[in-house]
Amino acid sequence: MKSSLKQIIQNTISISTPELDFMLSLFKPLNLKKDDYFLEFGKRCHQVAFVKSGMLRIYYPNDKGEETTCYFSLPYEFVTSFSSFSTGNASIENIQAVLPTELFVIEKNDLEMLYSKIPITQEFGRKSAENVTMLMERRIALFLNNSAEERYKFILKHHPILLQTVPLQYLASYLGISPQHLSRLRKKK
Amino acid sequence: MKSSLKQIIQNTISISTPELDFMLSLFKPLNLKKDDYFLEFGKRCHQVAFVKSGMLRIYYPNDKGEETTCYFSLPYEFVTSFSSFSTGNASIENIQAVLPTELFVIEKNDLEMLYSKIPITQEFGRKSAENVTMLMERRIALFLNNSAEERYKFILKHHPILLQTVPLQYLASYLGISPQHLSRLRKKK
DNA sequence: CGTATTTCTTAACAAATGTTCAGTAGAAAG
DNA sequence: CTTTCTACTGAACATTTGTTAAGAAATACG
Repeated sequence: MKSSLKQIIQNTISISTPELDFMLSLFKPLNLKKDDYFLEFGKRCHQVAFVKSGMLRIYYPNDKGEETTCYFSLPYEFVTSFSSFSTGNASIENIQAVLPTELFVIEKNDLEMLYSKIPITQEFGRKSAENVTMLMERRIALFLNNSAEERYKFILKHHPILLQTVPLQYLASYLGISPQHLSRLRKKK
Repeated sequence: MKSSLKQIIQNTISISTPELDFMLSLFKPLNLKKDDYFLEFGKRCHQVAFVKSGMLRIYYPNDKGEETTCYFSLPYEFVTSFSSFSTGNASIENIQAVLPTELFVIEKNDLEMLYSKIPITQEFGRKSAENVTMLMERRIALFLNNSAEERYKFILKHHPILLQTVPLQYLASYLGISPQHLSRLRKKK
């Protein structure tokens, strides 16, 4: 049931079976229906979620009153509001299920307890954060080196699942272009 | 001498004085002249640097044969090639001093030794990575919500030091626009 | 100091993308 | 089933940005 999470932990750090079981026991299942929120703007984020299945969308209102889609969280990724989770401030972003989504959720308290009780798990936290950093580096590179059309084609090639499941307007804001232009690009090929 | 680094560590984690001193002793000073490399494309990155003063530029050749400037590292930030450092693969990026730059450098070996000997330092590694993640989130948001001109004005307002010290062509690639267009924007106001 | 080389600027034009608005299709609500 | 609303499409036009090419300015180098 938590085998996907278990495997990822085992692939990342060396940890004894009882310690691993204890770690896993701190993650509670949470099932979201389509459009349910994992986190709402203005609330404090005190959880980290592991996506077992489905998809989450991280977005926030921007200066112009539109929604900016920052990221889509796919299965086997961790998701939280980094800024809210680490600072304790109110979240400036929403995290919402795009599809029916199964999560395993750990509370901040439990995570900190875990870190102090089993120090090796800090390594897992650190490596996970480093992983996210690498993903973001790639996303930045996509903007630095590619036009809107090239970014669209990249998604088409590498994450076609997004095009199939995500409303076009969300995808446009994820690509940093207008919905009309995305519609135009989509028709073109 | 290492007071800036010392302070940042103390502000981030609770660590005893002897442990802190030990941690600090692992960082070796390294002074780079303008245009010296901290890391060259194709070499393995087995160090993390703390920028005491000066500025580093992280860049790589892109598909089109140009240079893409991924990031400028300012004083009091940590810098490494995340992908190379964590995977052990050859680096796909260059890290070069834009100005005379003073670094404190720690070797991967020493860092891993530190992590295992003083587990609390893992927390420092994790929080530092989370910090970088937040910086990157903001950089992505800048691309999602702002035109080239708005991005330029943002830098003008928040990091004017870059405009004063960095060659225009590097800045253009950092903003994801052509040097000609940056020149045009700069004249405009 | 003069020359070569690189970087920056400028302008004209081309291409990409945004904006506005109208229409259509499909989903949700009654 | 009909109505309403929302999301998507399409086209015309405006604006932004890229490209090309030439010249000016700055820098490196003998």
